[in-house]
Amino acid sequence: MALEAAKSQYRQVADLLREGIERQDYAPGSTLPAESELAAEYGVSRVTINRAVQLLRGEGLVRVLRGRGTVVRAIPPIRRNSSRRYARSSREEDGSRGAFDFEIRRLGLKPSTKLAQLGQVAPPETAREVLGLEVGEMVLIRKREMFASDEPVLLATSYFPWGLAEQAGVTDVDTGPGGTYSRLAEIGKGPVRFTEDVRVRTPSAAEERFFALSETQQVYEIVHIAYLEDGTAVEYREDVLPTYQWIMHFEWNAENDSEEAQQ
Amino acid sequence: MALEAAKSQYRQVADLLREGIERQDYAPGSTLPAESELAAEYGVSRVTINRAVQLLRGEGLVRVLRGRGTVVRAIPPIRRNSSRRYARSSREEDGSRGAFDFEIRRLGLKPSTKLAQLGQVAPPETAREVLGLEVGEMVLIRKREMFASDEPVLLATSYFPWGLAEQAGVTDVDTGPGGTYSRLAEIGKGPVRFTEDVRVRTPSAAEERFFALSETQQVYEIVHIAYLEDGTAVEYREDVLPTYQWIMHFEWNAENDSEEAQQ
DNA sequence: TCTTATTTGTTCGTATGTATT
DNA sequence: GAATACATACGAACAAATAAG
Repeated sequence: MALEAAKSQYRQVADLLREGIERQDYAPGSTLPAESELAAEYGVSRVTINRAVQLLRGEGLVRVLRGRGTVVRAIPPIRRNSSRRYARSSREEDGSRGAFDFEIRRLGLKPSTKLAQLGQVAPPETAREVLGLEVGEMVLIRKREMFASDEPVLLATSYFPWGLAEQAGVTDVDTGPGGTYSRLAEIGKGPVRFTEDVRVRTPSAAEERFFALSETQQVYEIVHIAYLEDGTAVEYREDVLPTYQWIMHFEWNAENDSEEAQQ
Repeated sequence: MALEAAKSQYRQVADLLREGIERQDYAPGSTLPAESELAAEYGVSRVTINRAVQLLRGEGLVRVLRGRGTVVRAIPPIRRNSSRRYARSSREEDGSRGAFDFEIRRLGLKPSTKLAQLGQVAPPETAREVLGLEVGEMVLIRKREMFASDEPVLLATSYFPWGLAEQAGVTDVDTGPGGTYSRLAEIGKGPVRFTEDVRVRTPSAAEERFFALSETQQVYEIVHIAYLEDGTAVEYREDVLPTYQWIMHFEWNAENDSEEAQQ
């Protein structure tokens, strides 16, 4: 298998493997040949193969399991419609338990959620300010790990003012049909306006483990804030999602000239 | 300089360099010590140093110039307010030539734009479908390279139906105050609704060169579509932006239940 | 549980190539 | 052309995680 010049060898190997995956020579879920075998096949050193595989990892095409091998990823990109996922119809459809459930089911995948933390805590500084709370006031924290057909796809950490959460009855494990926003709406505190800040960064150590990412992969960090009519924030949330797994979709109207710029 | 176990050496070196940059020991715009020097300092091989620097590259903290050295980046993250940047007030403020101008000036940086392509072409398939054109119908393509204080920050490729572009008088190099959307508005074709699809991918070879990226860095690809009241699309645009340089901001209202889901 | 084979992760020394000054 | 600095590649070795027995 002769490699040409012009491009570095590890890049050429990455290109070949990528094509193989796209052509389904290496089917989703299957294991690539061992690095030593690939090295022999392409006539390069194993270090070069390893570097090529790192590239594919960074692109999210494979997941590497030390001691076992390199596996081709199976889950297709998930489309997140930010502008619509909080609409009541999306959240309550089919008895879904909120926006995420709806989103994953729509793709024919099995959504599941693990509640990693639920309780009363002091909020982080940024959340406290956004929620308009005094120093010392407590919040409800809800931290969830979310899966699509058992693949980890989303980490969500929500903060609600404690008093509001109690009043709405969302301090419980199960928030009922339509999720928290439906409970808030029932007490006249349904959010009507949302903002999201999207940035991309390298994962923390904990996120690397949870998503089985390499340090060359990146994650979206989305700060989601829900507002009432009067401008009060009722939820501060941080979502973390691997970039290779998600497409973000937004929609909005052009009539925003009159409102003050929230910078 | 003793490195501990537990974490790999190249990661520890990356951590130390990252701290040095954050602490401004290595100031923005300055050059890091040569890899051979760092290798001597930390008591590791140059290959290990090189690998650490690759990580920093991937995070966008440094830009590497072969033969010259490794330079600390200077431009801070730019915040793109998608929901407001197309408002007339944002585009026409201070005689700006559109949303990008406004955005960069606001940060105290110098915006500049180079028109890379302007003319009549056959549209790519996706653009043709979105714009509702027959096969064979032509479009105006406008490809722009955009800079903040001479750093490349954005590649934008727009497609407009040719007839519309002529009518609005935007086939020219200069589209006048407020940019294209202001000209469209003048003929009663001002867009009132926008969608953006945001995804993250590895850069193409051309994008790598333009932005001086390594292959471990990633870019946002944003597909922006502008609609009229009646649902007709008047612009199909693809923006490409390095992820480390931008934060995306979106805002929207919750009243979208009644509209049909555009999937 | 221990052992062994397999597979990926990391590191080194060394060498050569390429771009810049 | 010479010196400098980063990019790539190899062979070898050992570490760490997993699987099979």
